[in-house]
Amino acid sequence: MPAVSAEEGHTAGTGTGRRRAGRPSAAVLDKAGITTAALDLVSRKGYDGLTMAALAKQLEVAPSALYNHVASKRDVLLLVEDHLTSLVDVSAFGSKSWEDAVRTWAWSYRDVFAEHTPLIPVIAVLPVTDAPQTLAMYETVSKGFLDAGFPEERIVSAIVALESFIFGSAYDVTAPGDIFEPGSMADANPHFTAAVRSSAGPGRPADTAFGLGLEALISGLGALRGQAG
Amino acid sequence: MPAVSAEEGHTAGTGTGRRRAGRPSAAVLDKAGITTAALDLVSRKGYDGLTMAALAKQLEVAPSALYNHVASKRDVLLLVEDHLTSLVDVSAFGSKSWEDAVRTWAWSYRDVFAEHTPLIPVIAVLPVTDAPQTLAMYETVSKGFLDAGFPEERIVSAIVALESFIFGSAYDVTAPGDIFEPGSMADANPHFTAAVRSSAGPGRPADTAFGLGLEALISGLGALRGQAG
DNA sequence: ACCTGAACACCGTTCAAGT
DNA sequence: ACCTGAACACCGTTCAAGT
Repeated sequence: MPAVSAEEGHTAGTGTGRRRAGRPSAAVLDKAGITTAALDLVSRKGYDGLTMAALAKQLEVAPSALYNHVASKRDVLLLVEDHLTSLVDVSAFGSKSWEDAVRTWAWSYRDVFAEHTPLIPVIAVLPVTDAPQTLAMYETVSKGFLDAGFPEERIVSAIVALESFIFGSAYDVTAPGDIFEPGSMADANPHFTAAVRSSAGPGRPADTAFGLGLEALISGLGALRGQAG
Repeated sequence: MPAVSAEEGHTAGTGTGRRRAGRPSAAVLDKAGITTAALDLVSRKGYDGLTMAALAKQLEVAPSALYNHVASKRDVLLLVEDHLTSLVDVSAFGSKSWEDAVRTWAWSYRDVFAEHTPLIPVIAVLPVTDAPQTLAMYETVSKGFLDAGFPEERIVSAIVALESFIFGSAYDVTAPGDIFEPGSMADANPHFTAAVRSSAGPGRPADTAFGLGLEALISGLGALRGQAG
């Protein structure tokens, strides 16, 4: 795979005129360029702005040209997802304690995907075979669990449980601050209303809930270390 | 709000001919009928089949007629979501131990939304004010936590943490069975591959992971009971 | 093999006209 | 107030034609 950046792709037709029909002497598109352009588009316009037409425009090709490199829009989302996974911090596995490594990884993972929640429905059903960076992350995490004394046959379940919590929590970050404000329904729901009113603390509510759940998972799952399956 | 069922709505024009333009003597649509029709459509065709055009057809109206009752398709999804929440089993709060009540509620909640994962992105950002049944569920759960000695100011965070785990886990149920099969990448990722190969157990993998994470959360969060904030 | 350009079968939503 | 019908501004995707 040649290292063609979106920038190069963007300025491939260095001149002014448009490309005429027919196969160009050198391919103007490749997966790496499509990925970079998609990421750039998302950062500027959000996921609503990520359409095949807009992506093609950014790359200065016709929309149909994209289908020589990806089979569908979902394929584009998978390329983006796999790139983002490479940004997740797994460095603490192997250098810190298991608890600290899971903490660092989980917070980083949540932060990355909180900015990209529209990918979550895609990730959840994504076979890892199609996502090499994602697979690499699982490899590092699995080794960290194994080295910490985690029973091998429970590792996948533990990772899935943590990931489920992480993805669900990523949505919370995007929720409006007053999502739990009962408004006119307060009188009919007194216990919940009191709980909401008393729950104000320092920091973002999404961070408080994530920290609470993550520490519970770390201590609960951590208890499995050194046990047989 | 009159109790017009979708059935009645469906057969409102009992005769054969189509309705002519102009306001009908009695309204043929209302929110309850739209909700029932949407649920019926989803159960027959899935969420891909839930379009404003298909919904209108089911109700025997023009698509634009729907906009007299909902502001957007998102509004339709909120109506569906609030109905589904009323199906979640909260009955164990008040009759069983806190642990058993959370277990019953969480499994039921996950099972309901595993069949409706396209709603999850909508739910996560949904202000409770617009969803009375959802608010009623939170009221019951909050009272259960309070009665079990949970500190009031931690209740919302604990519920959010549990919900995040539940929503993330609902996606897992829909994932293909071989989602973690490393395929040709197995050799480059030996620890993860070994973990996947050894993880086969009885029951669905999604259920194993959900059970593992839920028990960790229950014991971790349960430790907060009787403490000050 | 890998582009362009035209076309297809949809979407959600708006709005004037009608009763 | 609440329906119809026509229109608008999009979507993702396919495919023949071109080099």
